[in-house]
Amino acid sequence: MTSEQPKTVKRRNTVQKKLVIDALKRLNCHASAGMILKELQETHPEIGRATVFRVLSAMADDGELQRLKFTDDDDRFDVSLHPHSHIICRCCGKVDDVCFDQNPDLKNHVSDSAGFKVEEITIEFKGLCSSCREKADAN
Amino acid sequence: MTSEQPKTVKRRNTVQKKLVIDALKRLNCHASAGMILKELQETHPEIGRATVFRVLSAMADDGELQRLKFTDDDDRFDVSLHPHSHIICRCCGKVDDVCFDQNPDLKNHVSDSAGFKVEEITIEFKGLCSSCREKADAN
DNA sequence: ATCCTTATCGAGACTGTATCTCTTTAAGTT
DNA sequence: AACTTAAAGAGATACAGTCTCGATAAGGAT
Repeated sequence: MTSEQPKTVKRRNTVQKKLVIDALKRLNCHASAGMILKELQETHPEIGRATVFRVLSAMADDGELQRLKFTDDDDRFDVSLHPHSHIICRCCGKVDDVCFDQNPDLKNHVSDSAGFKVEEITIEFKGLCSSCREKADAN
Repeated sequence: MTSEQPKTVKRRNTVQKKLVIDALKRLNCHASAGMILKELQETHPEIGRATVFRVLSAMADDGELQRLKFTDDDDRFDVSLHPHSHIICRCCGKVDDVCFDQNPDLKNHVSDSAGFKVEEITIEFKGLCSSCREKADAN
């Protein structure tokens, strides 16, 4: 939630930045900053908490990563820039891509009582992932 | 995000509970716990922060209030129990009801790559309220 | 290769929302 | 009025995320 401006300063390719991106890809996928921090601290305990958050935020601001927001969970990051919806497991928090027939002109089907100008529509899916479903069925 | 069970203990009608609900209605509407706390502290500085959060959460758990979640803002509370979508102003945070033609069987139009069981679909609208729009146009 | 500028780092303080603990208070029944 | 216990109030705690600031290093210039 910082500036929306495209890079005005030139970014440097630091060791830490590479570590963060590699971890994000390795965790496959949609990891949160906290998940990446935890993962990295096992192999690189010297990496700083602020660094992980900073790298991810900067890259999202620069349009090199997609920041995913959820109502009940931390922000996640996606190496895919293609806009698509996501589903999150209410049990383990795993996030997966979702394809569905989006109503193409949803904005035009919206009306409210106070004259809002609709700018953004976000659809959040919540459910149970296959492995959590199996665990639930086993009980 | 506590228990989902319907009241197992009998609730008491306390002075504080009434104050919180009155404030929620007076603020008309969709206030957050923080907004209600701030409002109440002006007239009843003795009210505790935990009390406001507790009353709202308990009533939401009991199904007497609706808890609204947003990706970028605090939880809001709605005295209306009828399920409906909401739009939030990206500028001032005002929340308003929204009516739109919801795809009735959206769940059946969803597919994902990892076998999630879809349980819940939330649509969040974001935009600019009429008063913030006027302010923006004035500049 | 060395120097220089400055973006980035690491450590830890700080925010803000929300929850929890523990003691005290008071709602509602007997 | 007495009693039981839900709920209140104060303050500690949790936790994601941000900010500050001195130290470090990326990468272009010499």
